[in-house]
Amino acid sequence: MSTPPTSPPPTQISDRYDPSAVEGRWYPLWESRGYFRADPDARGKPFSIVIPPPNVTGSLHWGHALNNTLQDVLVRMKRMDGFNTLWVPGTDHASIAVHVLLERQLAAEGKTKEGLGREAYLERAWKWKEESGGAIVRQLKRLGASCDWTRERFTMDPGLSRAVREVFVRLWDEGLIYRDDYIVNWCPSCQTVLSDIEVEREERDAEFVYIKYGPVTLGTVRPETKLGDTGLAVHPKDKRYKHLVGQTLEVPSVDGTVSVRVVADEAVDPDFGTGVIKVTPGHDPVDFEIGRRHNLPIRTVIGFDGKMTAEAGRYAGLDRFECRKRIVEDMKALGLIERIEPYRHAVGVCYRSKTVVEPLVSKQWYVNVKPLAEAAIKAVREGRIKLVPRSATKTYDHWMENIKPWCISRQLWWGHRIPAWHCDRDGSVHVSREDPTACPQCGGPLRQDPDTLDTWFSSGLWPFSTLGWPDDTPELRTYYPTSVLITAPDIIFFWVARMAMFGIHVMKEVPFRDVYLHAIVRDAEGQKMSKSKGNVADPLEVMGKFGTDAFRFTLAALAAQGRDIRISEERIEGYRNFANKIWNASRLVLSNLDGYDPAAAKKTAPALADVWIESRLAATIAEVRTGLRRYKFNEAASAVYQFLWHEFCDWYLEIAKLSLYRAESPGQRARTQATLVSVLEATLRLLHPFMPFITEEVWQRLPHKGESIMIAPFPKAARKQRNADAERQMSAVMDLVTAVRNIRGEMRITPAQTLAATVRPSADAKDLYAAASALIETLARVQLTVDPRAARSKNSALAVIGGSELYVELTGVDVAAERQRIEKEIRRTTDAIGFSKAKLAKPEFVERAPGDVVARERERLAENEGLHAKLVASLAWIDDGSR
RNA sequence: GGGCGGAUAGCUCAGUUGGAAGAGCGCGGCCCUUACAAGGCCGAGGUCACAGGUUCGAUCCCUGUUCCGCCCA
Repeated sequence: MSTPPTSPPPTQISDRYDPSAVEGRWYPLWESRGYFRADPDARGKPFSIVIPPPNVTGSLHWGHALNNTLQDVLVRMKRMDGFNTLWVPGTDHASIAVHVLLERQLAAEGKTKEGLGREAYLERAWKWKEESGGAIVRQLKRLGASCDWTRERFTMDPGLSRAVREVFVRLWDEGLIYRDDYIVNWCPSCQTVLSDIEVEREERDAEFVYIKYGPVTLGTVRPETKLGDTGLAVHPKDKRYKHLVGQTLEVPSVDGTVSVRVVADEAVDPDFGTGVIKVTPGHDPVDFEIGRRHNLPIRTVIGFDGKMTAEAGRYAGLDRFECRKRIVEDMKALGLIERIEPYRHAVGVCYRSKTVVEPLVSKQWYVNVKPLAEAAIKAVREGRIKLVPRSATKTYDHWMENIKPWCISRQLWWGHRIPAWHCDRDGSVHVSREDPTACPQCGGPLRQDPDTLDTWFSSGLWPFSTLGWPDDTPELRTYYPTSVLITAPDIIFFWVARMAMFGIHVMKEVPFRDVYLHAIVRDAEGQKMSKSKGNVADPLEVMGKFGTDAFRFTLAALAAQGRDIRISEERIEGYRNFANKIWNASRLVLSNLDGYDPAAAKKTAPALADVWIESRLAATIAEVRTGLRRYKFNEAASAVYQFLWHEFCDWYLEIAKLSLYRAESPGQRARTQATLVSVLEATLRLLHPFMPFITEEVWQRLPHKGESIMIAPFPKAARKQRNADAERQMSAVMDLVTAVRNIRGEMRITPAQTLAATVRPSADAKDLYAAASALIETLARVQLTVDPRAARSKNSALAVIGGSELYVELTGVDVAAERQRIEKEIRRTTDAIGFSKAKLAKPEFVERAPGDVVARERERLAENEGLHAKLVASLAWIDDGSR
């Protein structure tokens, strides 16, 4: 076993927290001690997460950073809370991204994929993956992600590949996978088919060309496809063109005539353009459907290379966009163009290469996802899967309800090869788990289908393929279904929906109970982070600059549901300061632990402040737990921030100094030390999931039980530690202190000067103020007299706290300033009294509002009236004194 | 065209059984008080986009309008 890093004695600890000196040390230790490792046979309720596998080509961007921070927060919290916790990491094979990467490499070497051949190409791809792939994994470690690296998976691992093949074969046997000749989205740059959702819409400027088309005029943005026209379509109810329907027209064109049949189809919008559209079934999805309905022939004039085919006659070989220009010029020359209008429209582009997608007809493999989608909709409706935030459910439902067959074949080499074999002798197709050697029907030679599967097909199996499926493994039995999936909303269709469908269909059980969809990270101007915009600060650099803990805390603190995150360095800097605050608070505690003896402390009754801070801690623990349970990471983070900085540091530490430096008894000092340690230690555990490094570093130096904070118990909110009386009393004390400070501030009195002050307490506050007088004296820098019969002296400023009056003695009161202060307060109370009176004067309010609300209003009124009376009297008293 | 989300302090944003509006940063004032100037204390600053409705009571629920995002066709 490794030894913990040696810690310098507290007095030598730097007064600035230096993350770089701390962060490198702990992760290797945690990992080597096996804290991240899951054991399916271990005790505890299972809690499992599978990582959204980043592309093997990827490097850490802000989305990953947020995504994995949130996962780690939950995983660390659950692990500490006694759950049998598993977080499975891994990467996916990203077939298009790797393809693009290798193409670039090969091009630089003057080679081609075809020249290399499939086998050599794949060898090269694997070599790349082994040597350079998965850089992101190291970056996740830097982030502190407590994944079980012994279970790291890759979508093309043998086991996961077996899962892919098993599912493919099953779906084929069930008739849910089939081949079809259909119009598909072809990316001429990636040289592959894409599924519908892999096509993005991009606004582009174009020309809307009005072409004289025999007896009609029609508009198009794609004149080059005119060469592939086989029909004209009008709306069935459009009287303008009724006489043409059914006719076949010979339309003069740039290259002889084109023969088109006129059909009537509901798909035509009679109000758009001239109300006539040309039908090019080979190059447009809508036209393809129209063509199918009316039996129009298909003419393919653009090829897979994006160039015009032989069918395009004298345009053959031209690039499709070049051809567009040429055709327009030629048409102009022939007088076939009526007019040209500028036009802005959304064009489909490949989501990886951003190349304009070409609709083409080809034979591809499809999954009939309709029945799977129905089951997936039902799972959400019945609450077996819960989407957070709930609003995502509508998006999910809408997409699932309108789902279309999923094209799963890709013409790329890097990926899972489709387990189908073609017999060229009898034309049969065979899909099987094992590679066949000969055609089962005719014994002829077989040729494996050249295509690979959509990467998302294998990612869709991730929640169970990573756990060992199709084998029946202990991991699967313990950790499936996974507890929660944390991911970005932009892959809800690509990934979440597919996992839901596959999980339910294959496993007969949902893949995850909850799906938390987190924000998109934007820059300070609200722009989406993107490399092309150049607005991407490298998260790793930011981490280095401010520290990983501050970086993580920022992301968690900003992770409110249903809204995007705008990240800015100022914000991270603020949480860097928080880390520094923790560091220095800890230094204070650590440097005052000489003679620490928790046993001795038990013999001394806790003081008010001790009870108070324990009570506040318990409340904070409850808030953090509730926040995390409801995926309100921002609420959990700000609760602990608020407590640690503004209650523990601002108040308790200042109070603690009193008994540390000037203890009236050794017991008091021991008591304070014990509270300091127990509260700080518990707070560190509470904070650990958010800030793993600094919490471990400090915790190791504090008295503690156990070998690491990451396997120490997550704090429980003990109800018996809540103490409403103590909280109320401390509030009264704090209000008094604040009142003195306020007077000091408004009267411009330096903090260095100790003032004399007298409190005339209300009956119920008398004992409290007397008991807390030492504390008040220190915090407010006053010499305090508590006297129920005190009279206000001439040279004093007044504050009213509850029913008590405070007189702060000043040397020569600035009457004008004091008047101003009092008048400001009087205005405030007058408004408040008016508000309450108006409310209580309405009979409906008193009759219909709940009793406690009315009672509270009455209390408020009475309180303000009391305050008002005292202030008015005070004003009169000042006037009297100054007369 | 359809769907979803947003509009709250100067900026970025929180704010659910509807009951006197919160944070961080920024701003103003005073402080190097032996944990921390990456700090402490005090303070100023809001017609909760607009118009209606429901309600004793609306930042919150409903309807409409305007302006911003995002997704889908």
